[in-house]
Amino acid sequence: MKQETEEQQDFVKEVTKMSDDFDRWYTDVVRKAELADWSGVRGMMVVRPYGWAMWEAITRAFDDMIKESGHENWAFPLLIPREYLMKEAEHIEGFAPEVAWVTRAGGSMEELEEPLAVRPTSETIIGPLIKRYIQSHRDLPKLTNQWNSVVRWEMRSRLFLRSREFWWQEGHTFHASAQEAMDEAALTQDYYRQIAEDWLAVPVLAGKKSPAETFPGAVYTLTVEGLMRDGLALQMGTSHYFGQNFARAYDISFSNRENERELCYSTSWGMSTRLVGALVMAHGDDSGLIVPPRVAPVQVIVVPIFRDDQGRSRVESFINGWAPELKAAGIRHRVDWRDERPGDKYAHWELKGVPLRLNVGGRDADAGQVEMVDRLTREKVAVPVAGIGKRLTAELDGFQKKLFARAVKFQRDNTVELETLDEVVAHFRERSGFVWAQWCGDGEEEARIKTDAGGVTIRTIDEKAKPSGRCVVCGKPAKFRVALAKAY
RNA sequence: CGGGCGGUAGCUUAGCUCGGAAAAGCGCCUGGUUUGGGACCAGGAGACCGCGAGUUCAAAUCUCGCCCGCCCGACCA
Repeated sequence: MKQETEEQQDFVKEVTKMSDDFDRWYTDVVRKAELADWSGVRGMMVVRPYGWAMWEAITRAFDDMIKESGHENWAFPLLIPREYLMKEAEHIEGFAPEVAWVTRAGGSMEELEEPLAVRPTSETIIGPLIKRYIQSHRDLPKLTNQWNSVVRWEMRSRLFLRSREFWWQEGHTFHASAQEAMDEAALTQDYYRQIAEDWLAVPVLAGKKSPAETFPGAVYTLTVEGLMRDGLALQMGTSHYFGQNFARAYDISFSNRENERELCYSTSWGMSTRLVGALVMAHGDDSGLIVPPRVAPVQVIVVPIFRDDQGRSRVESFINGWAPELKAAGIRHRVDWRDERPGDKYAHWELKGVPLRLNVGGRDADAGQVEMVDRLTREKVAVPVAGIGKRLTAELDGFQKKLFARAVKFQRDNTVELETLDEVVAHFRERSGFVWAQWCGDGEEEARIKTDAGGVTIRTIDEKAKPSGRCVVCGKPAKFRVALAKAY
């Protein structure tokens, strides 16, 4: 590992080494790989095309999933009247500290009679609006989603991970029965698992949040939790089951088959641009990004190598001979004709994490092949151009699998099972990662873990496990098996 | 939001203590030689020194206020 690190530093010089300072490494990579920047307005970021393209790949995948199961995209207002926001007591109590308010408007900046909240999430505006469209059980379920940005007045910011504005989707659904709403929460949780594992190649723990970590106003919250290369956990998507809490607050009701008035059961669920940060932190190395092929803006970069105009046109016509095959195979590729030396281009695209690079020079043209270099291993292999579209499709698929397998191994290597609080505290003094432990379910014991182990929280409850052991803190019979970690 | 540190060219920084013509490396532009892992030569452009006030004959430098960023903490369910 150490040796590998030292070899790699010969390749990309722009970024702080991960082992030296993970946080600085992260910021360097995000900025040097042109994913995002700060804007000059505190906590507000500029997402640049290379970063946004990854988010777009995620949004396309997720949008397809939810459309497939009958969800529809809506657009609801950015600004929420105070009166609406205040209705669900727990919800507003939870969000109050991070709400930004519009209190003045117009050329003379006149004070508004009723302040408007900039949405931190849209339950409180969708509730009172959606009820218009729900009268009968025949109008249910109402499966809505919106793609937008929200504002939360965070005190401490990090690019992608915690900014005052971020982009996300928020799904809000309304159902005629509790079971159906609970199924919806479970379904979307599994969508998030798929996005994390199948698209971003980040294995996750899927489970339920503890009461203390549950979304304000929810009956329960489901989560998927990934592990970053610094050993900290990151929430990569959440689904909330509200029961009738919001329906009660906003009087969202319908006539059932017996012509009785009944309150809806509702859910909400979201994932955000934070996932771009997750991808950086889950896969990157000392040379920069490693982007999973399925979300990579550029999957294959072609670097032509030549000496003079003659050599250039020879290589160019060689590339033109097979590049259409890549296009036909649906491979996102680019030929780097910039007037730079090949070495610069290698470093440039490695920093940007492009999965596969094809070095193509006169020798390759003669041999009817290209030199393929893998971003993960830097292995070079000769690939014949005959059937190159099919071959690269398979290589990209293999790359995606290798990346996932590597992340699975990392997660496994950084997960342990412990039995006592002393062990947990000692463990987190030395290292990080996930710790499975048993818990009695008491909030006091949970708080004890957090203080004693320095910010360690219950990331998720394993709902399938039936614990037979004792609580890691108090020694009473355990009710839950939980995953502990420090988290972003 | 508290405590500490910082902001000088696109990037990284020197200069600030002790006020007196704004510097360097990288990057960028032009021309040439080069090109299979980060080339070299020559020339050139680029900075209201974060913003605003104050002190002074004179402010990147001293003082005050504000903005932005980094680290630590609180908070973030």
